[in-house]
Amino acid sequence: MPELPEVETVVRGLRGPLLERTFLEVEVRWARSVVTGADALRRGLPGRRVAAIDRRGKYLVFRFDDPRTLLIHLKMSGNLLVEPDHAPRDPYMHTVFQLDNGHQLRFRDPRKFGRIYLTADPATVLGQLGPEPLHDEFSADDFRALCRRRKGVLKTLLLNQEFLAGLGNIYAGEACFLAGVDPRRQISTLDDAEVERLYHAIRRTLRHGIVHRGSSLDSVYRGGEFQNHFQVYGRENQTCFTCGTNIERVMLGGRSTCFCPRCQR
DNA sequence: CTAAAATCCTGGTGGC
DNA sequence: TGCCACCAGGATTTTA
Repeated sequence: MPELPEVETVVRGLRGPLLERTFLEVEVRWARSVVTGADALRRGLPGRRVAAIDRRGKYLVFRFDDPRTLLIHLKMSGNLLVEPDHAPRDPYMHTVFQLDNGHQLRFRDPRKFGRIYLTADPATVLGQLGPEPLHDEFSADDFRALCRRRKGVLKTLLLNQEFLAGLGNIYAGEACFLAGVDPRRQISTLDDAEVERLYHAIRRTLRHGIVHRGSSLDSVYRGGEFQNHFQVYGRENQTCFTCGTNIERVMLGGRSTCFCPRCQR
């Protein structure tokens, strides 16, 4: 589930049930998911009251009245649910955070790729991330400057979180379509007009995703409906909604990438 | 240095 | 129906 719009949707959904709540004990059933140590999490989290929940790239950021910060990355299959203590649990809820109101924050993650950090220095985890594409201060000029000092294949670069934070395979592909740019292009070959189209396409695609509460794909994430608006993702051999040409699929940086060979040049 | 491949995991799907 | 290879929203590490 987790690209920027899905993570943003999760964050917004958690604020109501979690703000002002205090964490009690933590049950860790898959220790490797806690990068900063399961024991340290079990010792350090109880008593922390949630003061703010934010997003940075694809990370959820929980702030307390305390220097320590809880970071969660959902990776491929993670989701966060707030449910009553007695609500049935399935086998994929690998970490359960007890709250002070008879509810639990449950980290459900069938593929076990998700990662949890409790650290007083979140910059060690978040510090390498590129700019937030939706920030007001992130301008077209900033994006052009970013592009001009990089090289490589466009789509691969868009997936690099140190370049720009938050895009994943779906939204990177959709943004290339909206910009009318071939994802296989070397970034150095894009002229200024193309870079500007891409800037607006990225922001529009992400905002569009958020408005629709993200994409529901397999059984992992439910709630959003942006999957009904995909122009190219997962549409190999179907016709382009714009021109009727067959959508093609290629592998770029090991990720499958769909595009319209006529609309994207 | 850079790019590709392997790795971490499990579940679902499509082909035979 | 049953088995198996392959693929999947991510990102880091290893290899070439």
